[in-house]
Amino acid sequence: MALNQKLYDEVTRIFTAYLEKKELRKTSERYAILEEIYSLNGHFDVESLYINMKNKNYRVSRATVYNTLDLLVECDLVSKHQFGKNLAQYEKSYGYKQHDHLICTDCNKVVEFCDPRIQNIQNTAGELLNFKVLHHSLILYASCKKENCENKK
Amino acid sequence: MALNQKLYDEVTRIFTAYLEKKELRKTSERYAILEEIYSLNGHFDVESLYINMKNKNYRVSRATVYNTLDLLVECDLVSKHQFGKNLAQYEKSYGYKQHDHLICTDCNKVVEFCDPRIQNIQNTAGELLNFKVLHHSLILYASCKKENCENKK
DNA sequence: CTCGGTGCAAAGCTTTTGCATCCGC
DNA sequence: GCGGATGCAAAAGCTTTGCACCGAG
Repeated sequence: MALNQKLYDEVTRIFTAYLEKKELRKTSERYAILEEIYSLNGHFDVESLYINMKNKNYRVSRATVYNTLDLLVECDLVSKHQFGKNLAQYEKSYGYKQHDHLICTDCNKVVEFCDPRIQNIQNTAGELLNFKVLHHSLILYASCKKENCENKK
Repeated sequence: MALNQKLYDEVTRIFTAYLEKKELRKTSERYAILEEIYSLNGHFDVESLYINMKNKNYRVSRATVYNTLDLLVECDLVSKHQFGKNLAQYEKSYGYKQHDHLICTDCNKVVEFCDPRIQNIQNTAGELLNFKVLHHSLILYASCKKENCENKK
């Protein structure tokens, strides 16, 4: 597994600091899940992460996976997405540049893109409504014009 | 019930045209659900719409509500949202100006706001990635600075 | 030693599906 | 009358919960 050790050390440090601040226990399961997530690329759902770990003979339960994911989302090491379905998708977020998602309505493929202007919208709305915007979710639903997707919807 | 008759005539016309184009049947249930939705204000979920209609002695099933909502979303009379939970929220969309949502992380209150600049982002991303963007979902997660919300999370 | 965290399985909730019946066309 | 649409209930799928046991502090 091509695991960037420096990145893993950094996220581990952040997670540890978070657990200590919240006075939560540093269990081996929590670190195992964090490590597994940072060894994955792209989006994943709870079930595939769970199966993935089971296959590697980790002794974890779905309940712990859900619990730990909540913690990781809370400390910004993982982000959670609801791409229109009832299946939450997650992705590691530390060290990644801010990005949003475009979903192909033909084949459900997810494409990432960046646009700094979303920041302006976020700031304007926050000021106007007197809220402190913490994060956002922007999803564009689009159809590929060409046959560059499988159109297998 | 303060139902705007002119608006209802208009959406009925659109729905009928859609059903005819798709060669789907014009059942009384479909029109009853459309009427009920356009008599509601704000967001609603499937269960509350179903209960609402049951209380008015309509004979409808959840399955039909789900089926009809899909059709209404398809013809742009209703929009569907996934506000981070596993409960789809819907709202009537005809005659409404485009808007997005800000969700208070303290009390889960949903606030609507408009920002035309989102259009630019949509256009840019579409051109860049060579997709035809059909619609989007922008959600800002924010905490109210003051006590202007119940903080009851 | 304490009690928070875990594994496991059962329960909960939203959504989908199967099937007999109904009704638009 | 045919075949799509519906109602009902059962099933499916994701997530949460209850409980006994484990292990971090």
